[in-house]
Amino acid sequence: MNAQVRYSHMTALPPGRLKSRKQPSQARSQATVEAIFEATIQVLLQGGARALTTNRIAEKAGVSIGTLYQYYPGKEALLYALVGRHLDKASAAVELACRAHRSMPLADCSDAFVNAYIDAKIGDPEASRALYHASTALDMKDLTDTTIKRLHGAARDLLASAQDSRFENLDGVVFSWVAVVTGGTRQIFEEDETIERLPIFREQLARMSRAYLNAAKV
Amino acid sequence: MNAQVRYSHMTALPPGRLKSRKQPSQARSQATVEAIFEATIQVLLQGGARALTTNRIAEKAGVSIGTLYQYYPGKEALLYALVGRHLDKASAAVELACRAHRSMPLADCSDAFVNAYIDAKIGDPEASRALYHASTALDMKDLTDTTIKRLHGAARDLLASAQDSRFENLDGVVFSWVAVVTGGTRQIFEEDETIERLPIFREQLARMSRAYLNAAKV
Amino acid sequence: MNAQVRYSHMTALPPGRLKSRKQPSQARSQATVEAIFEATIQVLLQGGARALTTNRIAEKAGVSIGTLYQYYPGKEALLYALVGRHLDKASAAVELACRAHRSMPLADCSDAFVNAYIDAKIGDPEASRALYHASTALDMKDLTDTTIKRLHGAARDLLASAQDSRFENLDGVVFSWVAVVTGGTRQIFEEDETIERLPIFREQLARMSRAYLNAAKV
Amino acid sequence: MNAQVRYSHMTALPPGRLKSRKQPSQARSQATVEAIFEATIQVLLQGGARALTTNRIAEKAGVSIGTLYQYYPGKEALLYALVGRHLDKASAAVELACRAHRSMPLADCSDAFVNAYIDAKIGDPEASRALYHASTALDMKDLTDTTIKRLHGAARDLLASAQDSRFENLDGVVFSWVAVVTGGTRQIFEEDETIERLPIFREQLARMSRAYLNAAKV
DNA sequence: AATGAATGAGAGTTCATTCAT
DNA sequence: AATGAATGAACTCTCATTCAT
Repeated sequence: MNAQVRYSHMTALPPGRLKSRKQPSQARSQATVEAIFEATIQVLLQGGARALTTNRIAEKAGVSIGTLYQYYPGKEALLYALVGRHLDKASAAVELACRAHRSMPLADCSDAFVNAYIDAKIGDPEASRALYHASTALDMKDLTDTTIKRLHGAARDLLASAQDSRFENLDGVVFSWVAVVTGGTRQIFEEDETIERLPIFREQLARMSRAYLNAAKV
Repeated sequence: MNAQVRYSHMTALPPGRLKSRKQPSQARSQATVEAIFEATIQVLLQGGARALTTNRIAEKAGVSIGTLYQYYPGKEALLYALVGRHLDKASAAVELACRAHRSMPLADCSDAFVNAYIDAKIGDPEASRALYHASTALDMKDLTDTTIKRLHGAARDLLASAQDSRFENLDGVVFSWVAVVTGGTRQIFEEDETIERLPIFREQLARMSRAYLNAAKV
Repeated sequence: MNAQVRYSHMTALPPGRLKSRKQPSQARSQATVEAIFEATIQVLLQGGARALTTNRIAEKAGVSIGTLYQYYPGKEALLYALVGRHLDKASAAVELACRAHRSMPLADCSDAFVNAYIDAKIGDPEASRALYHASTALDMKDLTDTTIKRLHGAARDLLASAQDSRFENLDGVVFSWVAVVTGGTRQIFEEDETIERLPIFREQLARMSRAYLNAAKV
Repeated sequence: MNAQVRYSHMTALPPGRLKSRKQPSQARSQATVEAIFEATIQVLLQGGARALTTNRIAEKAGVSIGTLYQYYPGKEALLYALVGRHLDKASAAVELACRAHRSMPLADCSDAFVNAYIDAKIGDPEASRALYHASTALDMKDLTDTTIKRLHGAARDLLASAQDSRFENLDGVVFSWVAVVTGGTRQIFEEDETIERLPIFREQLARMSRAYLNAAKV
């Protein structure tokens, strides 16, 4: 993850009712928002989607419920912002890595993508777990769609630029590869012993990706 | 999927509060339960987890809310039974296919597993979509864990028996492969245009699996 | 208690909607009614007024809910009949004892009343406990009023006939005495260790009654 | 009743699920709680235990149902607090009177106890009637047990200190006397014409107690 | 006569959100 | 700007009762 990666990278526009109320420009505001985000993740991890109530979030964040509503017009907007930030960070990190590995050999491209994606999820593993579990609670189709599209774009550019490689059905390959990387990783995060098993999974996923892309190229 | 596949295969025992209240023995009862199941799926597809209320389910099923509660002690128990049945069917189908392809060449084993899993999901695609979306809403960890374990077992036996193949780290391979097959498929079912894209995904996933398993064997 | 004491002694008429549906004339019917009564008391003792549902009563009685409703038009009617029978038995027993002790010395009259009342409650202690606890659940004012009136009448006749005794304010004495005997006994039945403490209470209540009546006579 | 009598005297601790949610510190909150208490009593008096629903209480109190649940986690907890306060006031008043009459002649002790108890019930006669009727609806065994124990203690100390009096079986006497005073009074409050008949009952109960205690002492 | 699946009004309770302070 | 008491629509679930079989 990287300081240059900014929230403004996000291309999905919040659908009106989910827009945040004020940009937290001042330091105190930023701290408040951060506390609310952190509290949301904690509540999710401790009690699951069932326990995620605005009052509980506010209490855990140490602010009043009224203050929470000064920053977000509702629970959905808050979650939208939180998930959005999380997904944007991950997408941006993957995009960055992909740009950095352009024109390299296919195996390096493959590894770069896989590692960047998993690293992004590992960067804040608690948030990853919490938000995976909560994501169904809301209708965040546009957020996930945006993310998938950004990953598709990044993967596509990367594969198209890879040394000595051409793909007959590039779209199909990209689409399937991204599905498998994101879906497989999600599966790991939703199971127990995430941390213990991640190294093995990362290694195998990398091996699988290399083997697949190699087999898929013309 | 197969007529012989029976619900009784299921190994996860409902944890008390989630147990069904009466098994529908009479014809009318069976029809009622089936209507409730079908209604649940419809409500999920139309309104998502947010719209899934017991009253709506009962209304859509054409029964009274009281009737619903005669069969299930609560919403969770109903979903538990529904998801349980769905996952059990899928697990059983995969197990059956794996047993049928024992000792065959590795590529056939790979294809058998991938195809059986996707076929199981395609068998009732609406239910698959609906339940993927809803499964996070409840705590059905034990159901998904049981399913994953059954798939692990089936995949492990299959790979261990495959012709001319030995794997150094069989557990790691099985674990990663299953994660990627189930997670990738889930990703497809949660996106739009599921039906249109499935054929491509199936083909690529099969290719990926063959390539991976081939690369993973000693 | 006594075989001659018949239910028809009861003077309070069920207020229409609480009337029983059929007189259990046949032997089988009688057994059914008895089973329902017994089940009602058991359910009350085991789960309190909260657990007293018609379905539970029917189940415990070993009859279907439909059968229960063939005998009683509703839950209130059932309880009304049960409590009515219980109170009628007690009232009749007290009346009998009072008639048998007419014109005896005051101390004997006092003992007769106290002992008859407590004996009646002890005769079916489980029913007594259960029905004390449940009596508030329904509006059985007329039943308790009738009982109180019968007890008043019996006590009044008894005291008026007692040897060497005249009371200035007979009504006030009777009213207070009956309140104390019935209320005190109820208190004992609602506390724990009813059985252990009853002998002492009976003795003290008898002593109290004798002392009181002696002090109250002119 | 007495201003010094505080709720904190209460020794029975609410069993978790019955604990109040917040103590009303601000003036507005206090008024709200008082309105809820008053409404509860009114509803009980008008419709009996059957009509006692949380929504009706809230409506009558002029607050929303949500507000009620901010202060009490449920109907039972509300009643628990209300009955608890009522019983605590009565117990404390009796204890106070007993302490004030220590070492006095037995007749004065007797009168003090009887009058203190009845005065406590008369202090808020509507509440007394209402709560007598409702108390069986809930499981408030611990509250009534605590009250009985406090009354036992107070009566015991009083009798043990009375001039020129010793009791062979003090416990049995106290236990029976308290049962009769509380049970008899309850009976009066549950019958009609409570107010009209109370003076007579009070006089007769006082007479009965004096006669009894006199007869019981060695 | 007996059964028990079905009914649905109505109860308890939650929680996102508002707004007077 | 911040607070938190108050709100009430919406939800889950119960249980007395009916009626086709």
